[in-house]
Formats: sequence, structure tokens, C-alpha cells
Amino acid sequence: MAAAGESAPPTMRERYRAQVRHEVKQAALAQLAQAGPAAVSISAIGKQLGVSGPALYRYFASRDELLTELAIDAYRDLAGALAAASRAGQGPGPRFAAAARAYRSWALEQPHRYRLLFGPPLPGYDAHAQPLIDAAQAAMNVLLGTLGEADQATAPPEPLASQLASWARSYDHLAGPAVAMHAILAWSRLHGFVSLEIAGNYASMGLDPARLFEIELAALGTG
Amino acid sequence: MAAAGESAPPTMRERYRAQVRHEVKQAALAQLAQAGPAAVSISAIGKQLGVSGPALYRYFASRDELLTELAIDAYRDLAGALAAASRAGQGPGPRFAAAARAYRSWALEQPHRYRLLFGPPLPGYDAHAQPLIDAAQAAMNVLLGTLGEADQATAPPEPLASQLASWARSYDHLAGPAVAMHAILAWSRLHGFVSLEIAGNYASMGLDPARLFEIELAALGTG
DNA sequence: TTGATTTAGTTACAGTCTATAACTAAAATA
DNA sequence: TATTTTAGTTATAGACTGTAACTAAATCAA
Repeated sequence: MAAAGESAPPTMRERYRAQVRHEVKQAALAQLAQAGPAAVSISAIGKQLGVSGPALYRYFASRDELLTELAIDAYRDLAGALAAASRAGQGPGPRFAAAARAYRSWALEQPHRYRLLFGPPLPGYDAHAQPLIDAAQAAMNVLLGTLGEADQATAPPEPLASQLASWARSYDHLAGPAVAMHAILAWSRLHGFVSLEIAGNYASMGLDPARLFEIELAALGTG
Repeated sequence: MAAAGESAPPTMRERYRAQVRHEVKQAALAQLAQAGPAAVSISAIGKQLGVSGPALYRYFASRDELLTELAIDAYRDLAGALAAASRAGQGPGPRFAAAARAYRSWALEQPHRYRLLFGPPLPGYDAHAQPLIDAAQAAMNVLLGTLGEADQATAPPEPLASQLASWARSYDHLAGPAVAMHAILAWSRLHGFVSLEIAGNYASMGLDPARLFEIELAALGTG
């Protein structure tokens, strides 16, 4: 039993495993998109891949592990989208605006995945698994990054200021407390807006969400 | 088969039915609180009430109907809490602040119920059932009401302005578009803040949510 | 190339659930 | 008191997760 290769080239079997895992995730994503997280079923995925249900337990320890991996992938994907958008923006203000719009777009394009990330913790899966938290932080850091330069926010009052400072420090961001707070509140508002939009609340009021969003975004810049 | 009494005094049986339905809901609420909406199980409730599972289908057509009723009750309860808080406030500004704080408190005290209302639509249950929508609107109207007087928001640009006006009209609120928009965005921000707080995001950053909330609330007043 | 070993898949099963059907017993009603 | 309604029962179908025991195929070492 040679020490499991970290750097060794993948064997045929490893590639096969990776392939199957990928296909399983794809099938799971499709189910997620169609009927929400609760409908992701190991059995059904097996059927779809032409294999018995229990076979998939060779690849994922449990349904929850599968969902957790979907969530981690989604965080990575979201972080990537935010980073790309913020790179495209010219100057601090526009960079943040671009990231915020990208946040919304990502959520609208794949509402099920957004809900997987920010919706209620699901049936059994552990929303506090370390890899999940790390992935979430990574995504958050991108947002924080876009604000790092833009900010002209007012300084938070004391107990908060040091909490914010120590939080920013622990994720090696150079941002001061004011920036950190602005970033966090920006995230909070973005999440609020987007999750109501995804749930269809604006549409059911006959409102145009895109325009509403631009207004909220403007407030974010100055607020 | 006498026409089912709408106004007739409730018979013994009707009272009994109401009682059982109430007990079922209580048991369901307890499960909800402990393990989330996905864990609400007809079977388990039956066991807890000392009755077989299928017996409960005399009282609720399906698990989804039960969840929907829980949601409607929750909306009513939330609306009540908001109304009480806003009545207590003296003057427009404080009234809105009181309602906003009540919104947060309600959510923190019963996070599971809050998630039932505003989390992802669950497995099967129809988030667009009419009674549910009505209940949601009623709660929303309370918030709108508290803002009706307070507002000094800027007027929204055109396509939105008329959408907002017609929305406000259709729920016989006298509020103009500026007030309506302010109310909606306030709700959006409240929801964002509260749902991140419930999910433990602020706590996991070492931040004091109560203080953060007060800052966001202040921004809401002026933003 | 052959033989031992690992691994991918199988079926069978235990145990959870929702929901329906067929039936019994009790309560309300005429 | 006789009839009808209703609350409950058990049995069952059909879905799911996850484990166990087993088979067959691929890999690896000699």
C-alpha cells in the first residue's frame, strides 16, 4: 500500500473514480435545479446513471456528503464569478458595483445553488463542516477585497470596531474596521435583496427587480 | 347533510377536531424547532400523540398542508408582533424602529419558524397557495403601515414609480411610491440581516449582531 | 502469465417515511 | 332504536437512506 499519491500522476482507477464522482454531481445538480435540495436522491441518481443505488456509496459516504460537496463547488464558483467581475471593473467604486451585480446575476442564474448555500441548513447536512466554512470565507473575501479600496464609510463605535478589526486580521485582510463593516453590511443587503427576488417576492408585487436592485445598489455605494 | 355551518356555534365534534388539529400543530412546531422543517413527520407526530400515523390524515390532507398551515400561523403571529411593536412606538420614526426591532426579535426567538416563512420553498409544499400569499401580504402591510408616516425617501424613477403605486393601491394603502419603495427595501435589508444572523454568520465572525443591527437600522432610517 | 488482492458493482435487507385502502368501533342523528 | 357519519385501526404500496453479504472484474506482484 504505497502512501496515497499526493503528487503522483493519477492512476487509471483514480481517473475513473473522479469521472464517476463528477457524473454523480452533475446528475445531482440537475435534480437540485429541478426540484430543490430535498429532491436530490441517491437512488434516483443511480437509476439515471444506469447503476444500482447502493453502488454510489463507493463514491460518496452519504447523501449529506454529496450535498456538502455541491455546496463547496458552488462557493468556489460564486467566488470565481465575483473575482472575475471585480477584475473587470475600473476603479474602486465600479469594481464593487460589478461584484454586486455579479452576485445577483449568479444567484438568479442558479437559484437552487444559491439556496443551497444560503438557505436554511438542510435536513441532515452539517453546515458547519470545516471545508464548507473555508469555502464560504473564500467567497466572502472576494467581496471584502472589492471594497477594500472603495470605502469611505464611517467608523463603527467601539465594541464593534475591535471585533471587526480582529475578524479582518484573522483572514489577513488589511482592511480596517470601517471597511470590514461596510463589506459585511453590503453582503447582508445583497443577500436580502437577492433571496427575496429569487423567492419571487418582487415579481409577485409587479415590481421590476432589476431596477429596484440598481436603486439599492446606489444606496449601498453611499450608505 | 346540513349546509356546513359557517356561523352556527361549533358542535362538540367540531371543537374536538379543532383541538386535535391544534395538538398536531403543536407537536409539529416542536419538531420544527428541534430539527427543521424536513424533520416534521406525520408518523412521528402520531407516535407522540399516542395515535397511529394514518389517523392524522383525517385532520390534514397531507404533510404539505400541515406545513402550509404552520406557515400561515407564523405569518399571523409575526404580523401581530409587528403591529404590537409599532403601536407602542411614539411618532413615525420610533414606530418604524420598533417594528424593525420586533421583526428581528421575532426571528431570533423562533428561527425555525422564520425559516419556514422565508427560507427556500420546501420539498413539496406550495409556497404560492393563495392563503399563504394573503397571510404574507398581511404581515407586509403592517411594516408598510409603520413607514406610511415616517417617510422622507426620495422618489423612485419612472417605470418603478408606477409599478410601486399600483402595488400600493392594490392593497389599499394610501402610501405613495416613495414610501412603498422604502418599505420594500427596508424589508429586504431586514430580511438579509436577520437571515444571516440566524444562520450564525455574524457569530462565527466574532461580531456582536445586536450592535451591528443598530447600525444597519440607523442607516435604514436615513437611507 | 499466474495467483493474490483490491475494488466496483450486485442483490437483499432493515428501517424510515408518505399516503391509500379496507375495515372496526364508537358516536351523533333521525 | 336503527342509520349514518366519523375516528380510529391495521395492512400495504411505494419511495427513500444506508448496511451487509456476495460476485465479478480489474489491478498488481511474483
